[in-house]
Amino acid sequence: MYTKAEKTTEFIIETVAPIFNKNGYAATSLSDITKATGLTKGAIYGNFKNKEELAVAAFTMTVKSMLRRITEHQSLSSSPIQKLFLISDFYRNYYNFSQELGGCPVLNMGVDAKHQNSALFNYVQYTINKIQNNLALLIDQGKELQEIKPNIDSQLYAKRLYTMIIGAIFMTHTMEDNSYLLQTMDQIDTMIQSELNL
Amino acid sequence: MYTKAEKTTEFIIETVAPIFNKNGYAATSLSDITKATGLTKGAIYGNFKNKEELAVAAFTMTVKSMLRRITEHQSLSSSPIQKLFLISDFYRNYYNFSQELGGCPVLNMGVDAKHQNSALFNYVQYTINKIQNNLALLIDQGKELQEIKPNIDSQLYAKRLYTMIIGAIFMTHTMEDNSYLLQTMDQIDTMIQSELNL
DNA sequence: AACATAATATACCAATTGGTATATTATTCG
DNA sequence: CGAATAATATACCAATTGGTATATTATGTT
Repeated sequence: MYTKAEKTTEFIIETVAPIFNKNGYAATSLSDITKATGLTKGAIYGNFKNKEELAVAAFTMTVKSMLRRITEHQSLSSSPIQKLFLISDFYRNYYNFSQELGGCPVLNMGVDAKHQNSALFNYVQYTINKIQNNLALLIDQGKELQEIKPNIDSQLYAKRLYTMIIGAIFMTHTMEDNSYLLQTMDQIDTMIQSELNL
Repeated sequence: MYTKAEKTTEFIIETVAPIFNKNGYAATSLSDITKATGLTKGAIYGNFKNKEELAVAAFTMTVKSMLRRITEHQSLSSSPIQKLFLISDFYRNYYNFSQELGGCPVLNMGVDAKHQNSALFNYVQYTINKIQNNLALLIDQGKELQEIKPNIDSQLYAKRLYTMIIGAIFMTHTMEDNSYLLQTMDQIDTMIQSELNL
């Protein structure tokens, strides 16, 4: 079982995460936090050292829950190239999913933390590398299983794919138009089919 | 000639624009503004109604100077398809250029203003539409001059191109790695060559 | 049930926030 | 040059900021 405090800590993080994600670090005040949680500053500062530590915890949680969902979705197939298609499939539903999180954490914190908070910004970079390495790994595994053309540069191709994905995420959220994500995923599927597929 | 006040107004906008662009609306305080300009609040509020009006003026200026540079660069050729190549060429140097502006205004304000300031956010959407329409127009003109395949959906293709461009801008700024922009522009050139070019 | 401790609330802090009314200084033009 | 006005500085405002010390309440253990 969890102690009272552990549950409170979790509750604070989950309540506050979409607020930080939406508004950014600086624009989220402690009164926003106390108002949303219904707790007082005493409770917040009893569970977190300061605002920054809470923001990092909230962002970490959001990213983890996002990565978990991608990983889950990939596990629907064991074939590397099919996993790539499942990733594009995942992002087809990303507008709805990320709205629940308060937006895409990678995009929002990448822009917001750049000149505000180096701890958060470093974690964004780390997360992007993780996502890209996962993509590159799938391509390499596809090559080994002779599903994917052997001459493909997996790191370069992974960068290319994630660049398109994050561009589509920005456009869909900013233009409030899901078609950017859908069309980009169509484009990515075509690329996988014609450029990667053996 | 310009009056003293007009020059001061311009001076404030130009000094403050990269600060708003870097930090976002909420994280830029009036003391940041007075410190950077060396002026007092009296001078600032003599030239602008409030912080929001100044932020909008600053963002507008930054966007206009960016759009002017793209337009200038396009004028190096009169051929629509060559203008498309010149656009990708422009974005090859965009990391340096946008760093002078304090980052890409479309990207930064698109993320920052979304939940903070609807005036700014609407202007971001308007700007993106403008850029996209320009791209679509070039494609249409290319079709008329029989430089570009007639069956291309110009609006869809313009969306596709700008999605990739803004994705590359985000990645280059966030990963602090210019290769994202360079590789995406290579990819775009290849697309123009193989998918658009007649 | 009583006690020790953990968790939360209260009340406060100095500093800063955006903004304004008024005083002072520059500028422009007759 | 001098007066009218435009532009900037000063001094202030209430509200809010992140944070803390202490008081109070809840929880778990014997």
